[in-house]
Amino acid sequence: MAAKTQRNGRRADALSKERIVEAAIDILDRDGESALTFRALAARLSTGSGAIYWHIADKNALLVAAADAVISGVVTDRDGYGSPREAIRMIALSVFDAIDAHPWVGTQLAREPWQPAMVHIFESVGTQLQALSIAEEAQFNSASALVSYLLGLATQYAAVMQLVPRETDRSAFLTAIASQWTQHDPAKYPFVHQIAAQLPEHDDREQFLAGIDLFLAGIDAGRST
Amino acid sequence: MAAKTQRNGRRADALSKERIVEAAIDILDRDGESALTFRALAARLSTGSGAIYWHIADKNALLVAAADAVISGVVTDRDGYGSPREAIRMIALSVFDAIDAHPWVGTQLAREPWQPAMVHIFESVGTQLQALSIAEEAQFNSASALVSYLLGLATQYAAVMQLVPRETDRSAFLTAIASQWTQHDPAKYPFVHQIAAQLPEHDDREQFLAGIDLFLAGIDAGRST
DNA sequence: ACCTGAACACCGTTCAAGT
DNA sequence: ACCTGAACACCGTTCAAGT
Repeated sequence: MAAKTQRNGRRADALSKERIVEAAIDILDRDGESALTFRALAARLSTGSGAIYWHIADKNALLVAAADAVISGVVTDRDGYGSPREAIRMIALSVFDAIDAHPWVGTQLAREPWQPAMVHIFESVGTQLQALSIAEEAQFNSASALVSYLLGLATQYAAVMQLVPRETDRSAFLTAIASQWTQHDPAKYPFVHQIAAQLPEHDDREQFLAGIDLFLAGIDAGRST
Repeated sequence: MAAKTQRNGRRADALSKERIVEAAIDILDRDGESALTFRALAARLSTGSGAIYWHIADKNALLVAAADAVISGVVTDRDGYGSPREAIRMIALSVFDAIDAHPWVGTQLAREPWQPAMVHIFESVGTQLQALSIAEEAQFNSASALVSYLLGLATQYAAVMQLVPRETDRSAFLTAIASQWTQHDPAKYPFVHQIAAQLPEHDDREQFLAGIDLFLAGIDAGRST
């Protein structure tokens, strides 16, 4: 089969960073983090594993690019989407939903806090905080806290998702953890015992939003004093 | 050299889960996560790599045990240490300092949110929240939010620590990131530009505590309404 | 300039064989 | 019961050789 030639003189099926990242995302979504190997990636792209290194530095750079591709598509400009507080809630939910759809993104964001995807989120949240009238130093602290919270919950959620992707498994998994928690000595772990009952039924997305609101309430309280 | 025999009939230098975990912590502290291999561990314990599997299931179980060993020693009972709010700040700082001393713990906590070390932290924080008079469901949400924040910031901090352990390197590293941030288009990244100046000088521990206080203020605000 | 694929230097884990 | 260490089935990455 003759290779198609495009106007730019490259073969239509030539490798490129974009095609590699796209294929990587596909593998990650379909079969999880452990399935992404350079051999699997090369096979899917019908090329040699060494070829990938011509377009991308290493596996870490590939994961950074993949996470950024997902987050960039999701964290967009929020100007004119209501109050800053509404906008922050929407940004946070966007990231949450992105990780719900691509659990490996949660893991990847935690790996390098300074990667483009994180800078994107930080900027997004920060711009909205600027709109609230709080001191500059408080803005840095607030943005950092919000992003940390976002990242922390996303990571936990992603960890569970990676292990038990499907809905029914998830509920069973949480029930198993809850019953494991109640094995502990109730005298030593009273809180864990109390919460175990709520664990299998709780809605992660709702709980995530409750945390964001707690933060926003805290920022508000700081403003009025 | 004859093997010493203890009263329990085991050789004094016999392998045990405790000795393995101890050696693992030592390797992780000294040379970082990538240095912990079963071969290195076996060499340090003067045994075969297969022997370790008699005492511990796999590498994941080893990391879980190592993280729990560190956290258990640090997150202790906080009753009578002042107000619940004071106690929560102290617990959070204890975890922060533990991760400062053992960066790999931050990475490990994020890997499995249901591991013993995390349950420990969750219980610790939760007990203090119970002391505040907030609704049961709000307790779950608040504890989850606090622990998520703790985990998120710890993970980020650990990621930087793993890459640049020493103080001077750290400052240089943050300066490099800040100057990389200012390369971005100021029109697209106004907040990141504003914050870049503060990045190299900011105190992580202080910022961490500021986030905790934001949370506590938010919880307080919810109580009074 | 871009791609191939064998080779290198590792991993975690298993398991027959020893004591 | 506990330990040994070779062997297995992988990795990411490199690099001489091709086009």
